[in-house]
Amino acid sequence: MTRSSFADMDCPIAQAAEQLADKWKFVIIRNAFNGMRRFDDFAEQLGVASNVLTARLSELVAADILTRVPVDGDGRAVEYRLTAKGHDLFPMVIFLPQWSDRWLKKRGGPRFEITSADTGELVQPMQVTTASGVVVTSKRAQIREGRGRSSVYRDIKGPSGQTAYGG
Amino acid sequence: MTRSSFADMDCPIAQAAEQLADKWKFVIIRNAFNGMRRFDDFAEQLGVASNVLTARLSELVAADILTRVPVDGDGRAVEYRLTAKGHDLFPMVIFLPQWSDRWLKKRGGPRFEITSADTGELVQPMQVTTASGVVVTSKRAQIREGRGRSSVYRDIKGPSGQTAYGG
DNA sequence: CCGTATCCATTCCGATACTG
DNA sequence: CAGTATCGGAATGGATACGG
Repeated sequence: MTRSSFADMDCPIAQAAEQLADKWKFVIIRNAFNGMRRFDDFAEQLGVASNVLTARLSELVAADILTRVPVDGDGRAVEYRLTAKGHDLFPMVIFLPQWSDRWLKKRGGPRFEITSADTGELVQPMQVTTASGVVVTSKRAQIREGRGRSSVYRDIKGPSGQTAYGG
Repeated sequence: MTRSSFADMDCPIAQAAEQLADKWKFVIIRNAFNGMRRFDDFAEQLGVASNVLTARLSELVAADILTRVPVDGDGRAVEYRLTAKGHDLFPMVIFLPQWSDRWLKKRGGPRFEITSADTGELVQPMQVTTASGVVVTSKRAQIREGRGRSSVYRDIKGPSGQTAYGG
């Protein structure tokens, strides 16, 4: 049977998808990380229709990724700021450009670099590691559910139909 | 002016959004990492209509995230496998459940853990670090474009309208 | 097993106009 | 400045039936 909503999918990726999987949200969040806060700035720089922007901002506020705060001294002005939950998307905001740069770039070298404002050091390409610094690849990762059932990411040699966490 | 396509947005996140920002793609990719390869398995386990699944798989193949390989010995059977580009999404597949678990879970403790199949160690929460291991936060990251212009992620105290890379 | 074809309802999106 | 109201066309989604 086919489903219309992800609400009954007990899967953390499906839940995240519900809140994030939209073209406009990606770039709104990106600009929010860049310090953008105002409706008109988003509208102009993204090139999005005002009604669509209203809808997306509302959804992000409803998801508690952005928060809507009136600006002191101007009864009309409003700012959209990242919440703690929104700020916690930072690794993804770093990862996506890295992935794009590796796989989508048309020509030339890397177009940008990201550094620590404190030390000036380059940030590392995002990778999955353990506490001891071992890099875990997608073929050698193992996921264990709360219930104790366990399975391994095994795209290359695993059986089809294998699932790690329910969905 | 409003835009209809992201094609002219010279922004790596916008490019990634074009290829990834879709609900179904998130869960298809998740299941692909779990070793799922067959059309019917995706259709049944995700609960997606076959025409929609066809469309999404085709887009992922067109984006070179999945590859479509005929199965030996069965003229009809086909497998969808992650490409190298697809495998490179692994950090995101790890990050999203971590983020969901932190912010979206309804109750109880973490529902699952991810470990290295080699050492058994837990994987770390995804975070942005430098080579020397310094953790970079969203408020102390600095991005420099190829052209040399530079700006800082500064959600809390920055001016509105600030942009790091064009969009 | 892996899709296509078709249909229909719903949603979405951009454009435009207007407002406190 | 930050939206709301409305509209029409396009795209999407689900259901269903069918085919090699």
